[in-house]
Amino acid sequence: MLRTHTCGELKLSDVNIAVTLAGWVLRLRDKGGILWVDLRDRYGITQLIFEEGKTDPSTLEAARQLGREYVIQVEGVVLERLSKNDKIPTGDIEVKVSKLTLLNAAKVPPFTIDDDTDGGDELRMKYRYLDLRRNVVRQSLQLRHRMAQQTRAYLDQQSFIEVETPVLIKSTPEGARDFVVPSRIHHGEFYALPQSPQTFKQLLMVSGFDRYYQIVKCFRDEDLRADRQPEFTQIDCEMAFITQEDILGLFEGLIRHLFKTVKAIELQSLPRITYDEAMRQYGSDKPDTRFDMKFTEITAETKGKNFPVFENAELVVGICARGCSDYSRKQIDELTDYVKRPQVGAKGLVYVQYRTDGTLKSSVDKFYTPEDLQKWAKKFNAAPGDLVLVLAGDAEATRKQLNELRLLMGDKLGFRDKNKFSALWVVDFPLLEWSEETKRYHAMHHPFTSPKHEDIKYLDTEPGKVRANAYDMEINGTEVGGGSIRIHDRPTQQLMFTKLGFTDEEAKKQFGFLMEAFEFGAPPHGGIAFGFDRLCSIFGGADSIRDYIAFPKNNAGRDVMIDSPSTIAEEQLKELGLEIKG
RNA sequence: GGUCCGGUAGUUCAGCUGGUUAGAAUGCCUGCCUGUCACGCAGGAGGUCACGGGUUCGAGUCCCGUCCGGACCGCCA
Repeated sequence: MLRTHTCGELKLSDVNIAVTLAGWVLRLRDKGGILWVDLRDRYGITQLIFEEGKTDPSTLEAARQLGREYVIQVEGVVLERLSKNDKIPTGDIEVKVSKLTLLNAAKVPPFTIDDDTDGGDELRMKYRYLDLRRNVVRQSLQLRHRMAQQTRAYLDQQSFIEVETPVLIKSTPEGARDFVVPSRIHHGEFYALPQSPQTFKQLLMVSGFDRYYQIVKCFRDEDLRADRQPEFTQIDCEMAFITQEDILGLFEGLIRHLFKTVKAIELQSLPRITYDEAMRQYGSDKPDTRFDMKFTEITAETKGKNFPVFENAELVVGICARGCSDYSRKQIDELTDYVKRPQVGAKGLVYVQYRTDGTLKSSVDKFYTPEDLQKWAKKFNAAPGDLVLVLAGDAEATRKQLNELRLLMGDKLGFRDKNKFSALWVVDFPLLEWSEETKRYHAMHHPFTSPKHEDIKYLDTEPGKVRANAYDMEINGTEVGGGSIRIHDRPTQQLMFTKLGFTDEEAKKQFGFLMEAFEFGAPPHGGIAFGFDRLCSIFGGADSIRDYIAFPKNNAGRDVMIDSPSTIAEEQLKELGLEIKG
C-alpha cells in the first residue's frame, strides 16, 4: 500500500503518529517561511506543512515545485495545528512532511476542481474524469450506490432474485425507437437493444421465478432532456400470483425503505388518485403534490354573459394563488406571456384579484358583474388577498396549459422545495390512446397491459374508455415508476394486438414466442419498473439526472469525452455488409 | 422536425442605440511574505470576439447561413 491512512481520517487522537498519505494536491499556500499543501483524496482533505528550518531544504524546494492536481505521496508525523480550521473534519491536525515523493505531475486542469467549480457543463463533460474528482459529483454517485444497495437489500429480503436478461434482442415496432446493432454473421439482420426487459421478465414468470428484479440498463433512441438519457437504468421488477394491491403495497414499501435508509425520512403512506382525477385536478398524470392549488372548473358559471372566449370554451378552469392579489399589471402580463408561449400554447389568461379590501377586480369586468365574480370566488374558495387565474378552451389542452401555470405559481410561491418529498400513486390509466398521426389506438403503457375486467365490454365500441390495470408512482411531479398487471393468456393478448392494428401474422412474428409461452401455463403476473437515474436525482434534489450518471451523454446524445458516436472503418462496414449513403 | 437562450482571455462572464488601443474576476507565470486554510501583497503574460457571408465609411455589437452547447415542444409503448 502506498498509504497508511486516507486524507479524511486523521484526528487529534492521532497526534505524533507517523503516517504515509497519498493523494492529489488541491492547492498550495506558500507563506514564504511556511508552505501548506492541501492533499485531497476520495475521503477528505489533509493539510501538509513544510517549514523553513524544520523541513529538509531539498524537500521544501520540491514542495515549492508542486502544482495543482499533482499526485504525491508523503511520509510524516501528525501534529496538532496552532490555528485550527473547523470547516473540515481534519481541521485540528496537519502532517509535518519528512519525505515527499512525486508519483505523477499534472497539467494545469482546465477548471478548478472544487465544490464551486468555475467550469461550465461542456468543459466538465469533456474532462469528466476531473469533474468526478469534485465532492459534489462524487457524492451524487455515492448516493446512487447507496440507493442501489438498499434496493437490493429490500428486494432480496422480499425474496426477489436478480436475473440478467439479454442486451442483444429483437426490434419491435411499438413504443420508442430502438437502438439497433447490425449482425456480422447475418447480413441485413439486426439486433435491437432493449427498451426494457419486458418480455423476458414475463417469460421468467412463466418459468416460475415468481419474484424477479434487475437493476438494468435500458436503451431508447429518442431525443434527450435534462431527465432523459438514451441509455438509462431501471429497477425492473415482476411478480406472479399477485394482485395490483400487492404490487402497490410492496413497492410503496421499497420507496419508503429508500427514503428511510438513504435520506432518514419517514415518508407518509402514498395517496392514490385515478388518472381521471389527476387530469381534472392537476391537468397532469404526474401532479406535483408538494402543494395543493387544485383546479376549479367554472364552465357553467361563466356562460351566458356574452364573453366570447368563455362562451365558446369547452372548459373554463382556473387556480387560486393564495396571497397574490397584489400582483402588478407587469407580473400578470408575465404570467400571460408565459402561458402564451408556443410551448404552452394558451390564447390568453383571465385573472380575478380578490383585493384585501374585499373588492374584486378582473380582466373581464366588462362582461361580469361583481356578483358574478363573487360566485366564482366562492367556487374557488378564494379569500381577500388571493389571485384567481383562469384559462379556457378545449378541455384537454386547457388542463395541460393550466398545469404549466400551476407549476410556475408553485415555483413563484416557493412550494417546490427540493428537500420536501411528496409521493403518490396514479392508478386506472386508460388502456389505449388515440394517435392522430397514425390514426389508430396505441397502448398507453405497453401492449401487454391487461384491461380492467369491467371495461372489456367497451373494447369494441369505445376503446378510449377502457381502463387498464396500470399504475404510476410520482414524486414531486416526476414519474419515477410505472407498471401494470399483465395479460397472461393467449386469446386476450391476441385480441390486444388486433385492437392495436396488428395482423395476426405480424403479431405472431413479433411476439409469437410470448403468446406461445402463455399456452404453457403462464401464471397471473404483473410488475413495475422505476427510473433509477431519476429516482437518484430526486433524492439528491437535482433537476438533471446527468450528475447521477458517471459518464452521461450531452443534449445531442453525444459523449464529448470519448467523442461518440463516431464513424467506423471501411473494413468494419464491409464485414457488416453495410454501406453509408450520402 | 420545431421554439427559445447562449458561444468574447485557460475558465466564468461584462461589453448600451454600431465608433479610438476589447474589460473584470479567477486561474497561470515571476518576486515578496513563518500560522495560512478561497491566504495576502506587487508585477507580468494571456484574445482568429465560434465559423462563413452580407449591410455599413466603420461590426464583438445589426442581418442571413453553418457549427457547437443548454432548456423546452414534438417524440419518449
